[in-house]
Amino acid sequence: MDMKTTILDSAQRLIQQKGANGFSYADIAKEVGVSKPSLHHHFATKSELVARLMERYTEQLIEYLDSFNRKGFSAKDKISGYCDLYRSSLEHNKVCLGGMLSAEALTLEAETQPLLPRFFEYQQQWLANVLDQGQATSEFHLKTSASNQAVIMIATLQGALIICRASKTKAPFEQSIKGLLSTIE
Amino acid sequence: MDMKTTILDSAQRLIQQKGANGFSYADIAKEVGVSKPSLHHHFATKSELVARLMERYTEQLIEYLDSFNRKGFSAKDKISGYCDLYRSSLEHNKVCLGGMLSAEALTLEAETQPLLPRFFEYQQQWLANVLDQGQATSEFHLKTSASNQAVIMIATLQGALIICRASKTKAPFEQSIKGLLSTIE
DNA sequence: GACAGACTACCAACTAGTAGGTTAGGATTG
DNA sequence: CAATCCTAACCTACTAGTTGGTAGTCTGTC
Repeated sequence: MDMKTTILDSAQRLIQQKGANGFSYADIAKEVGVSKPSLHHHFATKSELVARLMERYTEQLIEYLDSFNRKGFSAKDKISGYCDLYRSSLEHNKVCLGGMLSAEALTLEAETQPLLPRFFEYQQQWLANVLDQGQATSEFHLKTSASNQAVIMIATLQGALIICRASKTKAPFEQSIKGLLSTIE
Repeated sequence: MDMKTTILDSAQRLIQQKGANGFSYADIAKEVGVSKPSLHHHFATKSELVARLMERYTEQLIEYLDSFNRKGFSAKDKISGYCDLYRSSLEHNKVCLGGMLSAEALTLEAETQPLLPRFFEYQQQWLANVLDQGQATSEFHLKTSASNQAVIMIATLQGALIICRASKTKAPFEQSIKGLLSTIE
């Protein structure tokens, strides 16, 4: 695997676990086994690294969600797959990269902040479409607009990851999903 | 106002805006107008300051929520007052202190981490009681257990604050509340 | 005279980032 | 074919500034 990717992977793990202000170039250097200045060779500044990372993360999310559409999943299966995305973070003791960076947004450089809206807007749009699809097939019966329900789902999953971290159990996450599904079915 | 309280207030604002790893004793010193070593006189270490702050925050929350019970609020008014708590954070460009510290939990000292579960557990219990009360008076009609719905509400509000920070609008927050209320009515 | 609360001056460790040099491989030229 | 050049990728050594925290002192008040 090329070094740029290795560095991004390491930084991603560190941010999802400790936050953008909770790690240093020295941490990455130790983890990937190169010197600190070598990191600057690949990513001139820390904020550039974070920005490239957020871009990659968003691209990967879009690719993942779009693959559900291509595979012709049912609305329910799409929602289930969406929840799995968050569940796999939880399993590795991570929160969502987008969520973590948003929480720390007021300390991020000017180049990184503008990358955050797209991450959430894409999810909201995708979810709203899936919920509409589900209503059309009678898989879902919403009590509010698809758009509102989409925001609720994103917010709930983001919040659930954080609460799980506080409580050191995965219960809040699974309870949230169970409750969420029963309110839209 | 006494210095200890002034320091706590300053630290609270800084953490809710920038996170526990996003501010230093120097920042507080500048803000409250005393020297850095003077802060150590009041709170020996940074992690002690954070721990005392989290305790105060939890006590204030409990007092606030209990006051609704004493005032004999309807279930709907209690939920509305609960949402106001988060809304006032949002208005000052802050996220919840408990949420921020939980996101950063893996970097917190051992003395602070154990203070987090209580903060969320109390809210969940209080909300579950309110939701049960609301069902008894037919104010609410839940599609899942009161306990599950309580977790969803906490997670949604926490997540909504974070998403608002990313998107720089308050829309996700108000949409979440609107949707949330329509799913329990 | 004890003590809370403040100060100046300082420290070691860490922060992101720079300077400048070395190596290895692949392309370019005589 | 061989000498050369270029560039990516890495290194050691360093810098200026910041971090949390300490030592020791002064001052006002019970």
